[in-house]
Amino acid sequence: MNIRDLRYMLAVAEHRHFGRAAEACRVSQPTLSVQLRKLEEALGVVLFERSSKQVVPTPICELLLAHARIAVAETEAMTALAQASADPLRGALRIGIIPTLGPYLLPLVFAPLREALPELEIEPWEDITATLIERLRAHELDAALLATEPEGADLLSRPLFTEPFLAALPPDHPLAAQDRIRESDLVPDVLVLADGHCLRDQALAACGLAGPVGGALRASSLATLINMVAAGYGTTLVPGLAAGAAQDSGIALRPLAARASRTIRIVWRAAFPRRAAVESVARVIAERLAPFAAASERDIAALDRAPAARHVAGTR
Amino acid sequence: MNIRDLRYMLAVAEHRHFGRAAEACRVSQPTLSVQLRKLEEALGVVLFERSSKQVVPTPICELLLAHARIAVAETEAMTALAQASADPLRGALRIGIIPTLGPYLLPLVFAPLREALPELEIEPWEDITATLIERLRAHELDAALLATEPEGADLLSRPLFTEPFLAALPPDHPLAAQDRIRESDLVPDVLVLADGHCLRDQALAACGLAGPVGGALRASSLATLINMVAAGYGTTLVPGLAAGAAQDSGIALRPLAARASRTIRIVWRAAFPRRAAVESVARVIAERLAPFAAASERDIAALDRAPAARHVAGTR
DNA sequence: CCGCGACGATTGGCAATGCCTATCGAAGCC
DNA sequence: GGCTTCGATAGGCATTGCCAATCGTCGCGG
Repeated sequence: MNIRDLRYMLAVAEHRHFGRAAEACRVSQPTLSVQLRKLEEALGVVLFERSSKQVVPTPICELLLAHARIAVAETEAMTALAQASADPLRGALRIGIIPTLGPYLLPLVFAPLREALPELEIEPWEDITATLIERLRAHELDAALLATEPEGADLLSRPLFTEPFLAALPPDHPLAAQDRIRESDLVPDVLVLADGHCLRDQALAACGLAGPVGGALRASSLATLINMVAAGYGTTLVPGLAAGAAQDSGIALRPLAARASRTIRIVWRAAFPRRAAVESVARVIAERLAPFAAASERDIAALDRAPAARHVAGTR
Repeated sequence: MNIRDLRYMLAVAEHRHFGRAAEACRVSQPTLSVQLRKLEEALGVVLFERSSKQVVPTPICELLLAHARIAVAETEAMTALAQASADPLRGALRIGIIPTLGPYLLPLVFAPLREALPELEIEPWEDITATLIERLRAHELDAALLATEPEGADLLSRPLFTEPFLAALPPDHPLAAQDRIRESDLVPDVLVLADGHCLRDQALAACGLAGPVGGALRASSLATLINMVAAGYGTTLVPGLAAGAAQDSGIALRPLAARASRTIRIVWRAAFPRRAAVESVARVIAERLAPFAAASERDIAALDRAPAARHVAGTR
């Protein structure tokens, strides 16, 4: 059974006239005649009593019409719904983001995203890398912003920007007197995040530490970590975008000798159909972060006096 | 859009596997693949995210599925409804019947009709000929039992049986002494029904009266007429089937010299699709009335001692 | 009585659709 | 590296859907 035939049936019932019904359906009268006969044969029921005077729906037809109307209305609702959401740059896009990035990146990119993609409703979801990838694969997220490259052919990614790590020191720390810090100097009292945070692994790697470190502290967030450093419990590495927040806590920030950094990537399922949406988001973020990347290259030595993040945040 | 495609869509959503969905739909997997792609193109929306691992409906697909389910269910309801009522010998059949026939015929044929056509729900409607024909043409009746042949090519009819008219006399009427009454003898004090009853016209014609008769009485029903005769107000003609009721009123019935009679016909619209139902009803009535017709031919002279209607009513 | 207009049914031809089998291509698994 | 699984693709064929033209019937008006 074809929805088209139901439309024909409804038209004939409404107009009680094959010719006018055909016109309303934008087909020729014979077409409608034939199709209606086929429908009658398919249903095994005479739908209309034709005489030279009039075309009258049979009682059973009246019953069927009610169902036909609903069926047609539902399919029309489907096309309307589909049409309204055909634009991939429209509708919800669930984006995962790691906790050491979200609080510092989102304030920067939310407004530009809204401006560039007004129909796209971005729903951020903050969690650690492993969980985000899991949710991505489970179709609970559409994309994720990570600092690592994902494994597996089912996920694709592209880099968005690179942010340097900075040494974060209590202002009265002996190393705070240096303009540039050697990563290995941080080892004795470096504080790191809890397991699962990619920043933890990357910070340890930057310092040349492979296994677990001595300190018992496992901070659950970068904000906690920064406050611990400010309180003089040790040193740590913070990503460039968090520099502003770190400085507000009264911490000394210094560039690193080896210029350790992390690259933020956007990740999505290879089969995700709204790739256009992901790529648009990626482009907006990359463009928004471009001045910061340039600045961090140029002014990295002067970062503690004019932090890049601050500088960028002031740019409009 | 084809309902079949919606079924494919529902199957894939349910099985999350093209092969199994195709199997469930009794088509090959490529067919389902192609049709689904076409549906996606028609809607302008990706319905399923395919990867080597899994087939997952997109969010918009989930919305569409709800509508698709309703549409499919409605069309299924249509086929079920049609199938249930495909049998023309099933369902309601609205039959008009003239008032001078209904009360006497229906008791005879109701049981046989119910036995022969158990699925047919006969809805009798009693009214005068003109009104019945009007309602028939307006599709408010499906058939009618009349004593006249209808005019117009849009109506068809077939005769069911013929019933003789009998002279109805008060027992003490002078004519009651005769075995057989000449119609013209009834003229002086014949009573007739009100305008619109075909029996009125036929009784007048039988007596050789063309225009209006002298008596002011215009009985509104045959029962009234019979009671008037029983009360000695005059004579009349009654149709054979009413003979039993007439005799119960203590009236003398006599056959007529010219054997005036009326032929009961069943009438229906030429375009009426359930002709089979009408013809079945016609056959059952004709068969049920056959013994009466035979009896009236044979025993018409003895009718006042063993009334044909009584005789028939006792036959089983 | 005949021609005419209205209207649904029928016909014949053509393009589009729907389905099949066979095959491909990518991914995962011994 | 071969094997399996699974969705996509290709080619061929029957069916379907549509149209223009025509038919058949009915009712109307001259």
